Amino acid sequence: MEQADLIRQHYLKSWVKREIAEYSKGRWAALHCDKTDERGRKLLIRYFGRRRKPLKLETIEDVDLILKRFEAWKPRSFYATANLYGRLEREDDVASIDNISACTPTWDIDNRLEGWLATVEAAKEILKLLEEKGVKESVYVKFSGKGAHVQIHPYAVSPEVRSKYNPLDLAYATVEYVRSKLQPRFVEIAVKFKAEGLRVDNEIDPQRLFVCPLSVHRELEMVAVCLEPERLDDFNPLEDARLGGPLRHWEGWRRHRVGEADRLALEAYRLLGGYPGTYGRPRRRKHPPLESQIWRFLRKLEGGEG
DNA sequence: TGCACTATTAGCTTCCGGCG
DNA sequence: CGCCGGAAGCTAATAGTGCA
Repeated sequence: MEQADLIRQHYLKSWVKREIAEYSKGRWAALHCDKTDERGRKLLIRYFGRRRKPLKLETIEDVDLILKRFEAWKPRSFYATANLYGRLEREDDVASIDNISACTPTWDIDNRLEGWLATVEAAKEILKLLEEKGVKESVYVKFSGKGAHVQIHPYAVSPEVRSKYNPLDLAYATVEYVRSKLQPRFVEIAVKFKAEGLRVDNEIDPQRLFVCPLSVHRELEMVAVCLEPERLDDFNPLEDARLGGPLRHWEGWRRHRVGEADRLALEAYRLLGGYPGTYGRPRRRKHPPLESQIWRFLRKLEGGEG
């Protein structure tokens, strides 16, 4: 069957649309299309219409609407932000980190598809450390279509903690903390499996997108499926996640225990601090450079005395 | 001391590659 | 598409200099 047809068939399934919509709920969504711009890059739609409303997908009907609206551009992949937002109506709502109500700590394991065993090994290391830190029921692994994402449910950090600290900062620190602790292990794994492409990145930033469960991969003929942490060994990408083939997808990505990640998030935040960028934060107060401040001060002194 | 010119610099803007 | 981050280029403010 033609590839475009396979994609269209895939998104006809209502359970596929349901997973995409439920995952995207509260997040800023995006649609990657096969149509390319004049520079040969695939179109990524993040806003809707002239008013540039952030793309939002909350129901199966929303997914249908978007697919229809952008039909001509050949929709291919669905993404959603790591962040959940308080309000998501206008462009402003995604411009400030103050509007972030929760965030999904995500370890992005980059690797070639053929290196899946190494990807699994890296994911297991992360899961093991998370479990040692008390985070077990709110974690899942998502096969991205190539590598994998280990994600903690955004509500595993309690509302109390989320209201006290910015959720993006907490998520950033959480990912960085675990990642840096395990970095030597990742290198060992890369060597052991001869997976030179293996990398575990902290990509948490104010607008970071990750692929939605059951989305088609942006290049490969693969589907992003969620995996139960205990069953990583049972999964074989080429058998279980091929576009058009039978899909093994774990719907347990929703499960979580509120507050389970509080301790880890706070420990990480205390140790490392939050997201280092300035985007979305109030701009630093403008002041003259130190040098000229001193000169001004000296001149004032001289003027006053002489 | 006042003025015109030059040098310096922080902070913009613009471009690019990489990415989801 | 829109973003990040880095590099390069630009700009406006102002420190510094020479001269009358």
